[in-house]
Order: sequence, then structure tokens, then C-alpha cells
Amino acid sequence: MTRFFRDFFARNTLYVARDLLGQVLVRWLDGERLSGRIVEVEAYIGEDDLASHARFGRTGRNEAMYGPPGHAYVYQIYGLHHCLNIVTEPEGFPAAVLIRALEPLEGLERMRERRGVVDPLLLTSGPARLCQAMGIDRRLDKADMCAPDAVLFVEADMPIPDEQVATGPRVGVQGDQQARTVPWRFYIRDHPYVSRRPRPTGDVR
DNA sequence: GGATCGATCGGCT
DNA sequence: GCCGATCGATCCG
Repeated sequence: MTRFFRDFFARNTLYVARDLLGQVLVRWLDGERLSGRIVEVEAYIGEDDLASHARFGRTGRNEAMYGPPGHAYVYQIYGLHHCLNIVTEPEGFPAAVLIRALEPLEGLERMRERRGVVDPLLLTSGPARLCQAMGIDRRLDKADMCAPDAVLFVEADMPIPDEQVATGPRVGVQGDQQARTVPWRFYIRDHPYVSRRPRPTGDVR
């Protein structure tokens, strides 16, 4: 399978996000290959995006977002969970695609051990779940996902036609009306492995 | 099915 | 000192 080169990630973040759907995220962990099809993602674009970690400018945590495309941005949240992003756009512009859900393909038993659950629907449907299943933590922050010897990378697999791509507001975003409602969440329509977390209503009456 | 809440801690406005 | 791009348990209906 072909891996994506850096120029794939250097593009407009919305295109990268949409095009990542259907592709396969691969993680080599202790000599074992774990993988899953990407079925749900979100785009975080620039310092003007008030839902982005870059909204307050460059800091220690978000530094990877300002770095070269095709690298991982992994952060810890709520003191106990990790989330994986892939950095996009040319170096210097802070943007990334959050990987929100996978359909597990390879290494299910290992994922079950790591997650402590058996149901495949609970293995990698959720940004923190997939990180736990695949052993992704801050040690992989800034890892180059385009390097020949990468232990975390994306393989080109199955393009998803426009009819099967759905969009919507990003999950878990609070505050600013624009940030809450802009349709920068992309997912495969009716795919069983998309996370179903209910989102707080962004409605104003 | 939906709503609510606690866990747990690094980074920061 | 406060808060979070989450998850899982628990309670209610």
C-alpha cells in the first residue's frame, strides 16, 4: 500500500480532512501492525479558529501545529486521555486534522487488551479510544508520519465518493458561535464506526 | 435513550 | 487557580 507524501498534508486543511476519510491509519507497536480505516475527522485551522489550540498563539503544547505538515500533533486532555492530529498546511501556519474514529482492521486482539473491552465498536470509535487502542501518546508528538521508518503513518486505501461524505459541526466545541457551528467535521455517512457522541446544541433558541 | 457527573493533571488566557 | 478537541459509570424515564 502506498503512503501519502508530505505534499498531501501540505494542502488546505479541509481538503486533507475530507480526503483522509477511507484511508488507513497504521501503527507499528512492539513489532505488531495495528490499523484502522479513518471514518471521522475534524479540521482545526489557524489562530482565528477559536476552537483550535492555536487560538492563543504559539505555546509549548501546540508547537507541532506550527511545524511542517505530515507530522503528528498529540496532546493530553483531562489529565488522562490523548488525541491524535495530523499537521496540515505549509510550515508556519497552525492547522491540523483531528482523527476522531477508525474502523479497526488489523490487530484487534491487541486493541482489545489495551482497551479492556471486546466489542469492536468500542475499540477505536472516539479520539481518545483510538489512541488508547493503538498506543499513541505524547511520545509521538511531532513524530514525522511521512518518514520511511515511521511507526505511525497513513496508507492510501479507499477513496470515499462525495455522496458518502457527511459534514457537521465539530464535537465538544464550546463558546464562540462560529467555532461551534462551522461544518468542519467530516465523516462517512451511516458508517457504524463513527462516534455518536451527542453534541451540545449550538442553537440559540 | 438522554442527562449528569467524576476522573485527573499539564499547560496556561 | 482554572480549565479542557473525552470517556465511562450511573441515574432517570
